[in-house]
Amino acid sequence: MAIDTRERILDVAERLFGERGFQATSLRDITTEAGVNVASVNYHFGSKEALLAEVLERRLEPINERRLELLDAVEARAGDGPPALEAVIRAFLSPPFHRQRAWDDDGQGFFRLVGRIHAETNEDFRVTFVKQFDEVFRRFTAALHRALPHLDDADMSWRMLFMVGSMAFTMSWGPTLVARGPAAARDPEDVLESLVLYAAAGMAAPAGAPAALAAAGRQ
Amino acid sequence: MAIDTRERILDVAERLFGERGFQATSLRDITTEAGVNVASVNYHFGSKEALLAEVLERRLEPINERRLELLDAVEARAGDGPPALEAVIRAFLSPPFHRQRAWDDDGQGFFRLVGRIHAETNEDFRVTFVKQFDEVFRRFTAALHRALPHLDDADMSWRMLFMVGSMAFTMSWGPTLVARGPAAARDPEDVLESLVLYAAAGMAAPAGAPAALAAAGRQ
DNA sequence: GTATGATTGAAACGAGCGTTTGATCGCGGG
DNA sequence: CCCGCGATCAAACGCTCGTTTCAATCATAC
Repeated sequence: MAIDTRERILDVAERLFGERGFQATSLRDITTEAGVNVASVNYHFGSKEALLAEVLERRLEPINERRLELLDAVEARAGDGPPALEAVIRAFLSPPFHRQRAWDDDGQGFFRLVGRIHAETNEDFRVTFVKQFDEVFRRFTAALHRALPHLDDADMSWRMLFMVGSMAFTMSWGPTLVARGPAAARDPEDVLESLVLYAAAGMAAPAGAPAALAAAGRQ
Repeated sequence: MAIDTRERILDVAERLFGERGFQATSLRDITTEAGVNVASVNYHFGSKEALLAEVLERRLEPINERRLELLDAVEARAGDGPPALEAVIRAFLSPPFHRQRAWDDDGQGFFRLVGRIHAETNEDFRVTFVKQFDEVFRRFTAALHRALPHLDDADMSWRMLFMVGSMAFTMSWGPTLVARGPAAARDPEDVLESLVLYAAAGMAAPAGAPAALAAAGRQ
């Protein structure tokens, strides 16, 4: 009957976690829809949390690998000079979008889950989650520092947070926005391009001297 | 003993929903910490969901009112001409930050909750939630259209999503980021300024011609 | 002082949760 | 042929959840 129980559970869990969130999805929801016994989750994964971790890892690992590959290429092309800002940002943002041909693809579950996961979990899980991005963040922070030498560490940290926020939010709300407003209908690929342009412009904005520049910055 | 049971419940609920999320916080957590009976939530609010709605409304209503006030002022200042982009964006972004003097203030609970709520709830609740922003979105979309005539409807929708994403993410992760990285320590007011600069630059970025620019940029 | 209506309290309800158990199944190797 | 073992199954466990019940208490107006 079940070709591969593990895989079926992972697929359904990914979709339901993405649609309803982690806490709101019960193991019985998952196993019923996957046509497997409820005990098989604990048999194959150990716990519901471990299942979530594996759902995420299965997708995030290749995505983060790809990010580093693309960044390698961008840096190689730049040689000793600073890397091209837009190219660095595209290397970071494109991998999660790339496997998403249309907004209602199979991947949608994961797409929304990644958006959710940034905001949903508790402080403990955040630590675990952030660890998966350790190297990615270090590498991209360094590359962006070279591309944007006028930003100090604090500026860079916050702007990267802004960028990741835009990305996560787009992944989480994109399908909703597309389903609702006809004017907003766009290929994920086009939205990615909008996002890259937006983020590159935001990143390149002049550094804000806390109070003064607020008034003077953009006349 | 309890000066005002309703208020105590709202305060504690706001903080715990913000810290742990809605689903992960039980009514017993809230009522125990507030020193009130567990039945009083259903007596005063009707249900857990209605409690969440009131927690949100209590803060969002003045925030959205303030946004519209500030936008009124910006538009009055602009007369018949296009409003100043940065001023419009500041009108939108500053109210939630304004009541947050420090990252560990009392308001922190709400601050994080607002960040969470964007990503956490199910599709049904999203509809309810979005309704609270109806007028705000309409007004700001129109103002931004006047400030940025080169963007079409779809561009504008997506870029507003990007902006809200940065804001929500900053509210959700800001306290975590500040608590962890010493380099990132900044007053909320300064972070708001960074965010305004970032968003204004992103919004003002040239409109992306969908396919051509993608190919050219990605090479 | 007592009646009245709003509020609080202790306790229980039924449902659903993640997890565990122990029997059973299917099947390749001795 | 059957043994051994990983996989699956129905069932149950203990617990927590949001909600309800109903009696006790309180404040206030008569």
